[in-house]
Amino acid sequence: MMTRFKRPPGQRPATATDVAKLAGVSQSAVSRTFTPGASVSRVAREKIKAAAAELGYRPNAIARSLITRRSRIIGVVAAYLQNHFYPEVLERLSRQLQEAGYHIMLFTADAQNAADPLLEEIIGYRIDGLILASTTLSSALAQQCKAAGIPVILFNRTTDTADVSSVTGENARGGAVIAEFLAAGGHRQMGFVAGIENSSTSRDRESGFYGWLSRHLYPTPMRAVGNYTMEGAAAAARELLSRKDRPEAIFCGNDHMAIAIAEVARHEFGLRIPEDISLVGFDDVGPAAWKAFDLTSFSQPVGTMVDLTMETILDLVEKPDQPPRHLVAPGELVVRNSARLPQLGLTMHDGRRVWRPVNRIS
Amino acid sequence: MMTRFKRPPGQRPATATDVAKLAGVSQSAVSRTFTPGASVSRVAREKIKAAAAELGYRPNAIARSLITRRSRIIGVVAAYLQNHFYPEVLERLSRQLQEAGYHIMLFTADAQNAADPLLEEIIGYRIDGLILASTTLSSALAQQCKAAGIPVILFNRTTDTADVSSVTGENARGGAVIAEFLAAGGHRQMGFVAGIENSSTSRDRESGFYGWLSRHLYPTPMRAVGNYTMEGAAAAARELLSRKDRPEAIFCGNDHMAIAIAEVARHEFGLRIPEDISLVGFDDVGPAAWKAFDLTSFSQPVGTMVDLTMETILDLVEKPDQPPRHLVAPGELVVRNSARLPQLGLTMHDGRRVWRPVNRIS
DNA sequence: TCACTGATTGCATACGCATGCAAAATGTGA
DNA sequence: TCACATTTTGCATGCGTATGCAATCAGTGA
Repeated sequence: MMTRFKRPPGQRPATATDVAKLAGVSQSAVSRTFTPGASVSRVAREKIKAAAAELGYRPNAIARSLITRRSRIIGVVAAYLQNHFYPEVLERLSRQLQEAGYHIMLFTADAQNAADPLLEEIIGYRIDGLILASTTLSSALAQQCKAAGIPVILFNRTTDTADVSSVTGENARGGAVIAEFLAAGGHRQMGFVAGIENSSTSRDRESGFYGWLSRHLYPTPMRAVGNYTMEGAAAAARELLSRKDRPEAIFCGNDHMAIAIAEVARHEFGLRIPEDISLVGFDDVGPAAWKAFDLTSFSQPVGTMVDLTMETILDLVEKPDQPPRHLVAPGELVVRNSARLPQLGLTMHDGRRVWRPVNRIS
Repeated sequence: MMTRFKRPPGQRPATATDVAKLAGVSQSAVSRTFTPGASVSRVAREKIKAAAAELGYRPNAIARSLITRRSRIIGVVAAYLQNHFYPEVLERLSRQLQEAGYHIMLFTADAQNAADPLLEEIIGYRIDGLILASTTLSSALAQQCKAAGIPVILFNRTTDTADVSSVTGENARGGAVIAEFLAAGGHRQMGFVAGIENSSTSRDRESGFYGWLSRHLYPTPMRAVGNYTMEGAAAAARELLSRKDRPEAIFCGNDHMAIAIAEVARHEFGLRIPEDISLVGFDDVGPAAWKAFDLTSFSQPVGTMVDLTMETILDLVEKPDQPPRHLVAPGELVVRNSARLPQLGLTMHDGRRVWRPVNRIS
């Protein structure tokens, strides 16, 4: 049998027991001192705090969460941080989670890396919740978490089965508004650069776009796939722009690709934007506002999306057995100068020029 | 005294004991099955794996790390993800840490938010190591971690006291090379936009730049502070460019600021780059290569820096009592077209056009 | 002063797993 | 076949903390 010795001077961080010994109290008293709302007398608390300070004691969150069954860790899965949308999301999520007393276990997934097996590990940490902000993860994973009793929320994506909560932008409506905007700008032959083809965002944006165009008897857009990467988008742009009947306007599946497409259009094809070709993006990320691009883009309100996500996930952590929510954060078409302007429908909103369909009663 | 009941059917995740009961073995056997290299017979292992699968069992990493005293979590502190440098770093770090079997606890610090108190919490998780990639954190924190026995490494910054390991780029040399490059391009009156003034990167870049210029009897550069933000840099640019004797060339403390400065120069002052003004950045982040900016920039090799960081931190985790290392990843001046080209010294290297001082024996 | 109430405190235990040790099972050679 | 070496197994314990319970303490009013 092993006997408990006085802790050797060096190495190991002080424990509650060490502090208790030094302060001449029980370990429970120490624990209560560091548990808000627990019952400790003022004098004891002072003594203990002093002893803790002397030993550099910090409660061991690992041990704590073993008992409380709360790790206060939220898993966040992000992918492809090159796309500025995600750093913006990550930064906001991080700040708000920190403010709410949670910590982030970050997990980045890239397209090639099979993400699921690694993610299983993170589940081993008994995280309190999981935010999936990656388009490339299997839906199976979300199910698995649900089965493991871990609250999950999909950020900027959905699954076919609607039983996992999600927060998205107005992908389908955005696509439709963009179609209408380009049409109002006088374009007939459109182009579309898809993102990752089996991602819900890309599919929804595409179907909104195509839907409006086909309902209004516009020619079917020319289509290429950019996979949400710059390289992919550049290739897609080359494909579309080198055609003799190249499109007059291109709806780029997101701003990240729009930038690459603008680069190719300008510097490889010598096209002026918007005189020779109109470009519209999606997300309204920071760089879209740079004068170098001045991108017209349907916004995804990162702030709102993150707020909704936080609210939902924290609620789910408290009360796990809830029906899934499917929240949609409203966006709008932020009009800059990468696409020809329509005559009607431009208004100012929150200091930004936006466009709203005019032929509807609103 | 509380008795151990059969676990209620719902809710709680299965434990090793549950699996053991189902498989008809001891809890230790289950533990060994999930511990690589432990002694379990093939038949037992099979039975246990089957039972585990049936119950959806995953070892509880929290409980495990309580015993092993290894959390397999590395804390990463990043700040200001707007600057593309950090997402690139984060993505690489994340991938490599994942491959090495570690998990990332992410912590983002913004300038205004006092980071230290929150970071203390993350120390409570008994993380195995900490990577500080934020310029705005107190040096005290690094010391504190060292005291707590947590290996720390500073990424892209150093402290005055050299007792904490660090990985940086060639800040001082880069500044000097940029000075020499601009001089070779025929410029005399330079400008400098500083980053965060008390950050080591900004200070080192500045002193390298100023040092070379003063040694070679060039006029003292005009100086403004951009705080490493776009807004700050835009304001700094306005300050410098609206002077009657505005500088012929500006060394922008990093690419992130250089982009903002280019925007202001072009769209607010109608200047052509590099005909009317030369701009040089630092970091060589992705957007620097975009044709819209085509930025000449001294590179910080993210890949190498991350490799060195990984190597160091993992080593430190294994053997904590080591003298601190101060690693410097070599960069080079990647020449594009945002600054006037010198006559001599341009060479190709790894498919990039670079510039090296010519008047030295190399 | 005493009985009684409420606030503090310590004891003992459990959280889920890893691991040293000894017992049991299996394998090996003669 | 048996004695011995080797592997496999279970037992018991501890990691550092939270918490129910009972015991103790301080505080109140008469």
